Amino acid sequence: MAAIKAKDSILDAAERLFAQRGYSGTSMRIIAEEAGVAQALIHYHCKTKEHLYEMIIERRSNMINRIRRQELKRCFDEAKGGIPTLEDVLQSFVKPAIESGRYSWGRDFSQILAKLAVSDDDRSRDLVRKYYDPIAREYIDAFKKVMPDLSDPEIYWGYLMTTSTVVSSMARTGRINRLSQGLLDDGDSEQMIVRLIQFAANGLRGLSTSFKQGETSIV
Amino acid sequence: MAAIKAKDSILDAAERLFAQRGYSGTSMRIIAEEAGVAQALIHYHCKTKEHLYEMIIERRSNMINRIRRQELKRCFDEAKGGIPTLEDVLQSFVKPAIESGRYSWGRDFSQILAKLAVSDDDRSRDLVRKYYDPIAREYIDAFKKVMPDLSDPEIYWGYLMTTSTVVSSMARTGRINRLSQGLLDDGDSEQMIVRLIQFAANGLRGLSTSFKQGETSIV
DNA sequence: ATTTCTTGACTGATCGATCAATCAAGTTTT
DNA sequence: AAAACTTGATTGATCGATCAGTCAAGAAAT
Repeated sequence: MAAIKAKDSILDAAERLFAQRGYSGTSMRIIAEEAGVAQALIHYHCKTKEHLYEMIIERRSNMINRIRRQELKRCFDEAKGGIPTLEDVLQSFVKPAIESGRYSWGRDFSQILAKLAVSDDDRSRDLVRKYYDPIAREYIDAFKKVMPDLSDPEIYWGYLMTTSTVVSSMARTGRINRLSQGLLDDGDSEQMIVRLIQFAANGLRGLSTSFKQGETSIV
Repeated sequence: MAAIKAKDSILDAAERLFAQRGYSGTSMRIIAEEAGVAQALIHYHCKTKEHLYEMIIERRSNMINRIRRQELKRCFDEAKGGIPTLEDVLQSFVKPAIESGRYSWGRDFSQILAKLAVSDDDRSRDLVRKYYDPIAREYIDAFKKVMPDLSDPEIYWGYLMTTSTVVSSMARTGRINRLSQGLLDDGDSEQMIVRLIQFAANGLRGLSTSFKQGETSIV
């Protein structure tokens, strides 16, 4: 069996530590210690701390978004009439992300991604733009096709509220376990996928101005 | 006019900096510099960095959750039949949070809160439990009253997905501005409130097992 | 076949800068 | 005078980054 390359063990240790302690809270020193290599080796392979961080985002976002693209294409190809259901499109978006949480790297990366998604410093914004704006545009297009009744503003707001819900849920803080006193478990990926699709699908359809809605008071 | 107390200018500067750079990324030195006081004064008033952080969470969460409680009570008191609409309950939850974004402290605090909500280190978990679990339980009770058809799991998942959406949207990263190429603006609080209530209300109602739903494939 | 050269991987030691926290001493307020 | 407030100076620890140098392995030259 092949020995784990030093570079991989650096990325793995960094992913785990960035997830637990955040970017600034993680030192190059402790990454090296956890990876079992000299600190200087990290700079040799990954240049700077900032670039190491980007390498971690790049590695996992590519993995997950590749599957999303493949599943999105598949549900359009297999749809009779060429237009899949909203639920099918949402499943191609939600399932690859949530199911990564079956692995420890998936739960670690979800922590990193969740913080990234709500941060608006330059580093975070640049990374989101580079690794997540392209897939966002593809899903916005898909949303327009499966929900032709929705206006552009409704589509954009709908997509962003959907990703917010999915990404926050991925983070798995254990809060639902605590609030439900053990009745529910945010480690249950199957249930999470079903709930997210159901919530988002009905939330999205409800954005339509022609949708029969409850009386929302003027705000 | 009363001079701004040193303690307040410390809290204000810390809030701004923690929002921009995160907890670990913010030094006591720069907080002191921004507040225009000596570094030792922060330790005099706020003891440790960790306690300073908690003081900031405490100050704003109390402000916002006090209004939420008041508005929640009001919409139950004013409802004919004693049961308000789901939209009214959601408005009491969403509006105080989003409208704080009209002030710069509100946008700063939202950044802090959004990161707090998705973090699962000890510090973050303790703060969420202390300052946000109580209000969560109150809204879960209210949800049960206005949606008697929903089971407990549906209520818990529904509440958590709703807060996820609201808190992430509060963060205002400007992503919707970028993706929509300037068509939309996440600084538009009125629009954000309306969209959030609409999305969450229909998402929540859609969680009911008796709700007529689209065909969700087995996952 | 042996020596010489080149390269990628890796290390220990160390740089100046910055970190949170503490202290004694001084000023202002009550 | 007593209490509350504020300061500059300083602590030891830790930060990201850089350095010269080691080591094994493969290519090129003899």
